[in-house]
Amino acid sequence: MKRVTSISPATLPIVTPLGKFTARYSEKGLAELEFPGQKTRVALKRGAVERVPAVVQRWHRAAAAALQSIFAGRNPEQLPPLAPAGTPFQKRVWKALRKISPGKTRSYGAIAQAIGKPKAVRAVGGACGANPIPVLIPCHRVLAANGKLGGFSGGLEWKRQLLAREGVKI
DNA sequence: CCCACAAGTCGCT
DNA sequence: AGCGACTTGTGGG
Repeated sequence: MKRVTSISPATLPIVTPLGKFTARYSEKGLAELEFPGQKTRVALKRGAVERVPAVVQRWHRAAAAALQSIFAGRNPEQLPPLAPAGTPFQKRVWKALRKISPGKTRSYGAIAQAIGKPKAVRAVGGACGANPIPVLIPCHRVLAANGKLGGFSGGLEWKRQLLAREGVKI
């Protein structure tokens, strides 16, 4: 997956009970969300949050609230606009993922069928791995057909934890 | 353009 | 449980 590293208007932290996430916003909305403990995080200087555009601050509040909701196992009432960069195929997959509500799971094969490419099962896995906005785009709710976890780019522990918070037993 | 790989799945042993 | 065949999108050479 090739992605252009453009200058984002804002990179902001989201502090949660599970750690400090990092959100990156483009002009169009939330572009990336990083799990706590990633090396690429950017330290913010004091007062930096106040200098980002008002619209981004609004998105950021929505993103933070949405994260909290999901960690509590609930469906977020409101989401910021999601603007992940990806290929057309990946975007189709990500769109399909968003239809899985908290506490539910789907198989990679089911997602492949949902986007009209029933044989592209493996490619769906690839697209999940390339998901720039984990949690909000719930790639953690996709399991292998045999009910096992499959993989997770943020580490399988995260996948387990997220599912547990939604009341899913493996 | 060709090649290797991947967060899969199914069938067979 | 293990193994191979099959498949498709993606990135590197």
